[in-house]
Amino acid sequence: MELPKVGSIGEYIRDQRKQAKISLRQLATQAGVSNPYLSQIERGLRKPSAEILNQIAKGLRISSQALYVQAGLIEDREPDSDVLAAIVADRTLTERQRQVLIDIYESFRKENRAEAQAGTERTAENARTEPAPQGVDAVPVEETETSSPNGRIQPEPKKG
Amino acid sequence: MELPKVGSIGEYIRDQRKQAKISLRQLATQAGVSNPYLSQIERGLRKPSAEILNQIAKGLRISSQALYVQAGLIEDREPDSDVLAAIVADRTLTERQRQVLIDIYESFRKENRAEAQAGTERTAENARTEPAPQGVDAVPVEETETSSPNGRIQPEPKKG
DNA sequence: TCCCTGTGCTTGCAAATGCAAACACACTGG
DNA sequence: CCAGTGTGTTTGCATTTGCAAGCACAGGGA
Repeated sequence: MELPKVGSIGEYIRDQRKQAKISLRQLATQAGVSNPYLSQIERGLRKPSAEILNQIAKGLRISSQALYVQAGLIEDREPDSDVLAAIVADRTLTERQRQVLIDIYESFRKENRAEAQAGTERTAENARTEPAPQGVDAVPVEETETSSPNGRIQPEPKKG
Repeated sequence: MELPKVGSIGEYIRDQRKQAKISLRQLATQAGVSNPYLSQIERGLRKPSAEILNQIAKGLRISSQALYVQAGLIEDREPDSDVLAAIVADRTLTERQRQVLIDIYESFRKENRAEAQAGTERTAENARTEPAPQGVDAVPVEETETSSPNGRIQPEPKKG
């Protein structure tokens, strides 16, 4: 019934493996999965779990996210973003802080996309050099040095 | 080393669900998974596939990547914060946007450092899993008028 | 020729996912 | 008191993952 996406992930893996010039068995060993299973995955006969996917990514020395995107498991809203990956991976942030950063970043992306749509020849490069169209101004930014946490951005209610 | 992660993802999901103030069944419906299965996932009795994880993330309105990280499926990336590097390198952001993100991120870092100093034995793990009294949806960056009823930051619905 | 090593593929089968149905418990009314 | 509704949990089962063992084919070397 549903196997359209599965095929693409397999092709992608086989592609990457060919590029790395390693055999199916070799990748299977490096990834810690069985050879026949990897074969089935590459041909789209099996839908690997995230764990297996992650191991394959490690074996291929490529980003796990790239595989997840290919598998259609992250296509969420953003195709891919190093900033998001870094934010998500940052263990020094609280969950709420993380979510705030993600929300803001995504809103920026969305806004830039909308900007690019509205303007005719407005590419991202062009927009980048522009000061700021509209909505960006609404965001809290003390253009003077580092804004103090006591200023406007107060993520933790911090009672007591 | 192979099982403690499974528990944490379940706790994380239950945590997020509680914060969203929705019932198990409700989340199960929104995520398109069965209630009993979600129950087992939250208690760490089952290890959900990436597909299910993705659906749960959608149901919770949180980033899929956040869940994958919790499930230990993405920490492949640099664990440390190259957030700043990623922000600086992101060519899709305007200078203003970039500065906003940097300011916010640094304020978070500073706040966390201060908190670690002031707090008792507050480890990073503790702070990370600490449930927010308000809930994630109530993003505390409200100085802009762009926060939607949803709680998500919606940048000015592009007007002509 | 036969044997050996390497490639990928097919075949059962244990173990796990994921769900429908039913259960236990608490709360609300009638 | 029992019926109805809400919560989360347990149980049994179809389906699937993922692997060990084996198959088919190709290329060397003796």
